[in-house]
Amino acid sequence: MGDFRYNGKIYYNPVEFAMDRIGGTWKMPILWRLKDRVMRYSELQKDIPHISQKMLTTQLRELEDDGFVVRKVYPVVPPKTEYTITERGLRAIEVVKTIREYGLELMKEMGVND
Amino acid sequence: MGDFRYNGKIYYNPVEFAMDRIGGTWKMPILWRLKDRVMRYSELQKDIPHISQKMLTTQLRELEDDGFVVRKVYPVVPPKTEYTITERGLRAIEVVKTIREYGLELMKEMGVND
DNA sequence: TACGATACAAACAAAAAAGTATGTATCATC
DNA sequence: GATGATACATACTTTTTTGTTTGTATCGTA
Repeated sequence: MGDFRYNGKIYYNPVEFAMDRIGGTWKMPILWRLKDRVMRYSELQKDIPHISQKMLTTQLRELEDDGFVVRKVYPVVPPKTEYTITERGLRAIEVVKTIREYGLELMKEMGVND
Repeated sequence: MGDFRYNGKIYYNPVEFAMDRIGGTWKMPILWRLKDRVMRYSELQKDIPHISQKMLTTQLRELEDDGFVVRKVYPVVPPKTEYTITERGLRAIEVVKTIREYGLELMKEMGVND
């Protein structure tokens, strides 16, 4: 598996590529919220502790560009936008689940208490 | 699942915790190499393209501190050090495999060719 | 006596990711 | 005419992560 590029950036392996799509501090928390229902921007904001509006917006944009969510804007005032997870997003959720369960397991093993 | 802390850092969820242990650019590539054999520092360096000696050293130290690898120093000159993956490290490999396969799948889907 | 081999440490710099603060648009209501 | 609601954009700053460069120790060999 040699290096390859996508959108100008060089990747060294498929793990890096995957994590560039769904990694970072906020993408998985966002996808997680959308996995079982459509949500508005403001709902996501209320539901995800600590996220700033800028992070929410930029991460949603990237998720949209990569086909993990779909954005639907209603031309009303005040604005209304809905975000829906796609098939691709649901596939990503499987991976998130794996990592999440592993995290819980590790935390237990390492004596981390929440 | 509320916030929690480990080593002074605050985490928002178990995924973040897991990725702080085995994420980043180099930890998975290192673990991957060690999954089926013991390796010396210099072997790892030769085997992992693009990694700098500083990154190799710091990441190995963190993996050691978190119990994913064991370091064995031979008191000879020139120095010789061997790194061995632990049970915990092997468990992490399962997760790496999942992410890796997902990455390959995504790349195919998104038309990325290596 | 200088040089090579190995496995680092430490100081510093650059790049990437995340966070903060302020501003915009539209229409309804007070 | 000012205010509030919603979903952003943009500029800027801070923090985190990654990379570069230089140096150290020891012993055998040229």
